[in-house]
Amino acid sequence: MLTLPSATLSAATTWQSRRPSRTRWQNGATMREALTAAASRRVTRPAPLRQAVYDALTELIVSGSLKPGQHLVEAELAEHLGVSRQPVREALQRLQTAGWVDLRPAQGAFVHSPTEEEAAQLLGVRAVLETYSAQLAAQHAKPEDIERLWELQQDGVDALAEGDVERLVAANTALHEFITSVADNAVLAELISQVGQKVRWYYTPIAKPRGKEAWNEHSQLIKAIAKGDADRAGEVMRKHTERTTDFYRKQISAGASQG
Amino acid sequence: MLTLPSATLSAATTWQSRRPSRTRWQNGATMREALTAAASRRVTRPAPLRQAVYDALTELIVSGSLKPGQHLVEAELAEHLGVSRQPVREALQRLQTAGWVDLRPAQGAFVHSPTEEEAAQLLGVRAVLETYSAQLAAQHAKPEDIERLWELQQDGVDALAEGDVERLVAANTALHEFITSVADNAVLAELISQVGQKVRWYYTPIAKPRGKEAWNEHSQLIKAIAKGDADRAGEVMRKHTERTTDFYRKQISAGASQG
DNA sequence: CGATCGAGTTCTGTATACAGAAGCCTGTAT
DNA sequence: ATACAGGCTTCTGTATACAGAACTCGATCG
Repeated sequence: MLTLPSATLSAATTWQSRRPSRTRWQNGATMREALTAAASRRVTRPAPLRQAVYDALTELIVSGSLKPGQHLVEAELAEHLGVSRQPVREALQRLQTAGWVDLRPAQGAFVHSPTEEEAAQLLGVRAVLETYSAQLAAQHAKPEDIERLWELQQDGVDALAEGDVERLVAANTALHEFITSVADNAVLAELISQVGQKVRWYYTPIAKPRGKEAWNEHSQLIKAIAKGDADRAGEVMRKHTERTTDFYRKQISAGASQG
Repeated sequence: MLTLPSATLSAATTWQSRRPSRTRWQNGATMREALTAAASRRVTRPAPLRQAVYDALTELIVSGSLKPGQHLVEAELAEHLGVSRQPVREALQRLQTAGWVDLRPAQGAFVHSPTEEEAAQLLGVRAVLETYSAQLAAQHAKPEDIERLWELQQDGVDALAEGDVERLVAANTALHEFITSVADNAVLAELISQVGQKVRWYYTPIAKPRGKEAWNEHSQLIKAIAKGDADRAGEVMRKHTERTTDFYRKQISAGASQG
């Protein structure tokens, strides 16, 4: 049985009351208030299985345990994960909408096989989304945001110096994600997250991360954001993502066999 | 019982064999080839209920029959649609990922209530996506595409002259969608579709469509695309969507009561 | 020897059943 | 009269059962 990452329930699992409830706290604020406030943070969440299954399958796909084109048999997944077919099916529905699997009627789920064309399109879309993200970030950034950006930048530079590839990739992701969070646009953040995860899925196995040059570009980007120069921030980010795109494409055309 | 738009199965329902099948058509191309090719387009598709339910619920939400914040009781929906709870649940999963409903654990599905902030963010994201779409369209457009664009433009101008609001909105959508199809980026098209549908859902009930000015801008846009001038096409589209954004915002701040 | 047909198997699609949680209502005490 | 407590009802979450479609494999016929 595989372990379900039930801890990964994510913040999306809001847990609030259906209605304001009859008992009105507005006027008659009695005792038990502090107690209720303390206990309101339930320790044991019901943890919907479908969410855990969704996370588990996404992880299995991204990590490559489930290969593109592979047929996902519901009963098999259910047994491996120790649940019934029902939560598995619900997770598969979401995976389809998110683009991780293809659901063929009466045949079941298959891990999505991205074509090179689709991968190229993903990079293009990511570029415009990231550009917009940088522009918004430049408009909304506060001093403490800039501070944090430089910290993340330093993390990346350190990882680069130490040759720690895994940490380097993590630092890069963290920096871009923080810029997106500074941009303060939830719709944009959601799309970037979707697209970015797919890009990493497709390119991480066949391309190594960029090096010093990329982090110099990050540095310029942060400076532009710090100045509140949205145009320049967007332009720097646009070139940055374009260079990353070229970098990936070159490695692909050069042949993926350079482990 | 509500009618299920089962005809709306969409092209996404690919229907091909799980594996290349043992019978290899590569070498031994025998008879029955033409026959098979003709019969391959099955007339009677199984029509997965979940898809029909998904389409039906989306329609109900977009049309306003199901109001934002409304609690969707599975058993109720199932009975109305004449199916069991299972397909309903699967459809709800997809609706959640697409952002149409919020799923609260142990409480069920609620029609998503977009905030004004979210609506504004949608407009911003749509602007950058449409801009990119216009740029790509300018790069990829063929002569026959330009021809078709002018036809669609004429449709809109005619509808405007006749004061046919419904046809005007349809023409506008058709023009933008065709530009996206010319852009030839499936990933982009998918995102624009998602965002666009949400924008229409939010703004159509409270804002009237733009008039002559918008179609003049369309005309400029088509000219730029015809010349293959990606920069100008993008710039025109960017201003076009920004003006639409302003147009919507003004009507909202002016108060929605201007039937 | 190869293609076709048909029975058996596997898997999906859908329906139904059951357990547990959340909300609602009534009764009771202060 | 108000607040709390308990039982009752409703709904979700999950599991199981069953029908039908698709695939597999072997037998038969050309």
